[in-house]
Amino acid sequence: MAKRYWLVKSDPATFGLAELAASPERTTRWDGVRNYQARNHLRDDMQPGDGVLFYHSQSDPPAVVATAKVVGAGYPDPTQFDRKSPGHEPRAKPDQPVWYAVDIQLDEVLGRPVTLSEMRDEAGLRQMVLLRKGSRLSVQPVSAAEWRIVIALGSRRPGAGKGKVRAES
DNA sequence: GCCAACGTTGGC
DNA sequence: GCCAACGTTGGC
Repeated sequence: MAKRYWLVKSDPATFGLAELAASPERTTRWDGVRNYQARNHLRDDMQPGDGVLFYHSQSDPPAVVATAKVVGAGYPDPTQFDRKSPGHEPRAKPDQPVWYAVDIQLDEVLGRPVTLSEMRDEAGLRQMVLLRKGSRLSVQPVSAAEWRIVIALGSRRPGAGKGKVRAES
């Protein structure tokens, strides 16, 4: 299957880029997701090697701050079986899990954060799930074209111009 | 099956 | 802190 791209939201007050970077092997289990649409992506769609935009929500400013990669297929989220976890799921049985997780590994910290408002200004990102009104999906697909644009914006030096990425002399 | 009420997300 | 939008729950 072709490589796919994703965006995951994280609240840096809980677990952000700093925590991801400090994780063993810069890898963490992306668990605690309790939304069926996001669950389906975790369980059915995300594959090792897929690219992940790591987004800080509820932050000032909200922004994509890094890339990561999926390092394994989805598997049952163990926190659903833990009675003491806020993610505990009474309906789940070990052989009938409800929620899923994937492991992701930090790839590269962007040269600079790509902010939400900046993405809104980019014509090529107009269809991005993140930018849709009322979008709350915490694990969402990103097209290859959207990925390229965000990466290009994030690798540019600050103040290198507005609008389209262009060659410099 | 409908829909009001509720809890949560997340930008501002 | 506010509030719009969303997803889920539960009464009927």
